[in-house]
Amino acid sequence: MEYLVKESESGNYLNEHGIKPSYQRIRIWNYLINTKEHPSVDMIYRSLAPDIPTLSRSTVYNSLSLFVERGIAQSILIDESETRYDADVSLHGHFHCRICGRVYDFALDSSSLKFRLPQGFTADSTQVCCQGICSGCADKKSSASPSAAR
Amino acid sequence: MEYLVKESESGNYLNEHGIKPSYQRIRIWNYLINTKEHPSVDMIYRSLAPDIPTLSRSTVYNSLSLFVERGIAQSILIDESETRYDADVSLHGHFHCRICGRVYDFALDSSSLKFRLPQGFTADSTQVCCQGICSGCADKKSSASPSAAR
DNA sequence: GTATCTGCAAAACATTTGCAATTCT
DNA sequence: AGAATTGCAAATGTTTTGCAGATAC
Repeated sequence: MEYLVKESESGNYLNEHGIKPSYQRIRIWNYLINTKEHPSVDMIYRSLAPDIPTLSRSTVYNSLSLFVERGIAQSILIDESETRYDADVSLHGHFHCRICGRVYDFALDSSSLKFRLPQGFTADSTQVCCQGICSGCADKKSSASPSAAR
Repeated sequence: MEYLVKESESGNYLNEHGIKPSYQRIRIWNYLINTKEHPSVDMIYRSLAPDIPTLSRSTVYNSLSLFVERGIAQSILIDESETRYDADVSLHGHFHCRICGRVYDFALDSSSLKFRLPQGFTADSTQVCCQGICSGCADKKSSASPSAAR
């Protein structure tokens, strides 16, 4: 994988958020920011384990929980079977493709959400999740059986 | 619990959606539509089991999966630990209270969601989930320690 | 009587926890 | 040395699966 962010920068970033930048945490953090796949604990573990043979899943769980706690990542509710994570904590929507399973981001500014919570309710986080079929999978479907009305 | 919907009506409703209305399915369905608590499998099981001693969790899982498959219920992604279900499949938002754990509905018409998916993406379902503190818990907090700035 | 549905037990996963070994300063 | 972090193994909790018995038509 091509790294877009240097490890030293990640170390500083973690430090700034009160997280001691251990080797494992830096690697996990870098994986999270350099991928757009909104990975699960297991995806991260399986990607890094060949390279860090002693890595354990607990460490991945611990690190991600810490990132969420310090507000530099969010856990996203999109997959019923396992929790997935996102280093982008700004307001944006998620689209989960029912065919390929990929999770895509889409723009979502506060003016596009015009609902009102009941009186006295205060929200600290809002997630918008769509389920459907992504453009890539829609293309494959139509080219595989151009005339079939599936 | 006070039943708001008759069992015979539920049986017809299930039938209309291609679900054979067994005794267990009717009871599970009635529980789901007569409660506003967005229950989990376990909440349903524990509520019905005293009354239907032979009921098993598998049956609750099976029935709910069937309801979702036939489009008369939806599983809602709000709780990280267990899946919760809702018999209201119309567009509406969910609010999950971090303190009491209750899930509330709130109105959400299509005009209040003004975002655009990427080109070629089609969504068949959209969920809006907020996390925060409900009015009841906010009241308790402020009355318990009126001057404390927690 | 046959097909479907149910219930139990076991299996399969995801996640958490306790603790000992390791690492960092 | 002392504090924090890591890794393993066991525990926990949710969900799925296989199958035998029960039920419905």
